[in-house]
Amino acid sequence: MTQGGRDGYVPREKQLTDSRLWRSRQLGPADRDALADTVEGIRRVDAGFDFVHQDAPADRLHVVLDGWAARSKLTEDGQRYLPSVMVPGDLCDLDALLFDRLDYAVTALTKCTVAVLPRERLLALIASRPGIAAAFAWLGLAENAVLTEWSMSVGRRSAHERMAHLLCELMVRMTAAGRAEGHSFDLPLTQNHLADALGLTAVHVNRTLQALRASGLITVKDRRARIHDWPALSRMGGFRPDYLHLDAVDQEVELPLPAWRPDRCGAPVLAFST
Amino acid sequence: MTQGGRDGYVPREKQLTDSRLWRSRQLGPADRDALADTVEGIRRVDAGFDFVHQDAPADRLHVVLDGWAARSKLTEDGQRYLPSVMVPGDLCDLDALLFDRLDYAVTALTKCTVAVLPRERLLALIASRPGIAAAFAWLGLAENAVLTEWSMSVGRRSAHERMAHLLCELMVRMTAAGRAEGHSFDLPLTQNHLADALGLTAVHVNRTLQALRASGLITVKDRRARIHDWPALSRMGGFRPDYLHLDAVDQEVELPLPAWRPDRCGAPVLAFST
DNA sequence: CGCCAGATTGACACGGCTCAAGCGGTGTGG
DNA sequence: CCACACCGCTTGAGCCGTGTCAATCTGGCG
Repeated sequence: MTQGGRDGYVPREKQLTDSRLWRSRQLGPADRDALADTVEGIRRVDAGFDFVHQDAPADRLHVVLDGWAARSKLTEDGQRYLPSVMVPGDLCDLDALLFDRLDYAVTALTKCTVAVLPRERLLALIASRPGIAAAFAWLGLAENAVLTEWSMSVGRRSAHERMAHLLCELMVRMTAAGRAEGHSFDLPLTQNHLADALGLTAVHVNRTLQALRASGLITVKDRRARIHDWPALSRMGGFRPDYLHLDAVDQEVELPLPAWRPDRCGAPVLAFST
Repeated sequence: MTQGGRDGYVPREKQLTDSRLWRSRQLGPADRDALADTVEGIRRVDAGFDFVHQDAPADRLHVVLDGWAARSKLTEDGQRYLPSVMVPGDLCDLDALLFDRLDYAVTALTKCTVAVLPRERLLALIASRPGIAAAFAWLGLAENAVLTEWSMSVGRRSAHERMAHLLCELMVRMTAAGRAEGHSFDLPLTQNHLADALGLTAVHVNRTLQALRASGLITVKDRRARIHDWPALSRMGGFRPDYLHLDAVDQEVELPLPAWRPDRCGAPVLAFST
């Protein structure tokens, strides 16, 4: 998955406008201008190819402008695992800001358009503009929260719950990215991708999706996910959107989710005492 | 687990000296002085009690000076999960720097001594001292990497592999913290804790440990872990220390691990190509 | 002495994995 | 235009790693 594949390096444009970074509350207009100027170029990558390589020297960050990508790691015995999935607008490899090599690759799950930002210029911006520093810090910490929730899913939830949780998360993130229509969104992941993200088998993903459809919660068909019963789905997945920390996002888009507010999100808050 | 428990608030001292934060390469002497002055107080917490509460307003950070702690979350149906374990010297709740409430609690696994750092003072330091800002940024990204590896463990490795991996990680971190003697270290976690950290059952943890002992890899007895065959253990767990990013730590202590360098760490490096 | 938390063991159930076959769409080369 | 290959999806049968439940054992401590 690493070489081959059209990987055109289009001359510089500025199209960060739809990215999560761009929408950060912490940024002022001047910050946004500065960021836009940082874009070194735009790459187009075919589905299935890595545009960031594991263990290779890293000196630039990547923002998915269009398409889906994922971080990807291999276990010693060759199983693939996707510790995080990037939807359009997401920053792929924040760690490249400080680390010289990454311990994951970033794979294009679909044909992708990717903005490339040179590390040095970003570091300079961070040093000189508190707003930009704050935005990156926020993104980093939010990412930690998402990873934590992800790992709890994998560690403690059943296949059905995990799938429900992931679909809820993607629904909310796609909505926040302005890429959802009502209760449905484009889901270009194959069942293999889902399996690698959830720590399951493709076969089992298939059966799980069928079960969720059979209970009338969702349908996934023709690369499109539709959520028919959000309250039930979020309850099943134990999903509460807090950990996504979307409150740092300028939200022109109204979130059309019926159970958006925590107190309506299903799971009763457990008393946490002896 | 939340109230009760001795929770003494000792008057201010300065004992960050052994913390990972303190050892960060990015800090100069003046930075360290400034950090030491930030300590608001020292708390002593009994084993089993939370010293950081989930969903409560957060306005201070905590460093475990002595003892072990862990972040802890509950699923809707009441299962406990420990997304990360803190050994002496570790920072517990970096997110409190920016987020007003945390989506996890921090539980003392043993009797703990904890330094408390007020968020506002830290933010001021970060704004005025690039070294301190860099140290925190590094810690945040390193945490990111650890969470990622943790979640891959839980998602893709068998119980034996997971256990092996965790023991390797703890061995290295304890060594880096100057708290290991040769190939053994204090491991005050109960089998229940291990289960909650690994996404397993206490019963299964027990059998797994026995199996590892039977193959001569380790012994865990009287709260002490001894690693008898590091190469085999790290190979079994697919452990490579890179993701811990300990290179940012001033390492007076020589790491006594035989297989410290990546190329001797067991797992053959997979050719990462098509 | 009695209590309790943690560790241990056994018997059994079950969720998710493995292996294997078949199906439908789609791109490609003859 | 067909043949073929390939990929993703689907389905079935059987197995195995972990979970569940429950009992017992151990050591520390009031």
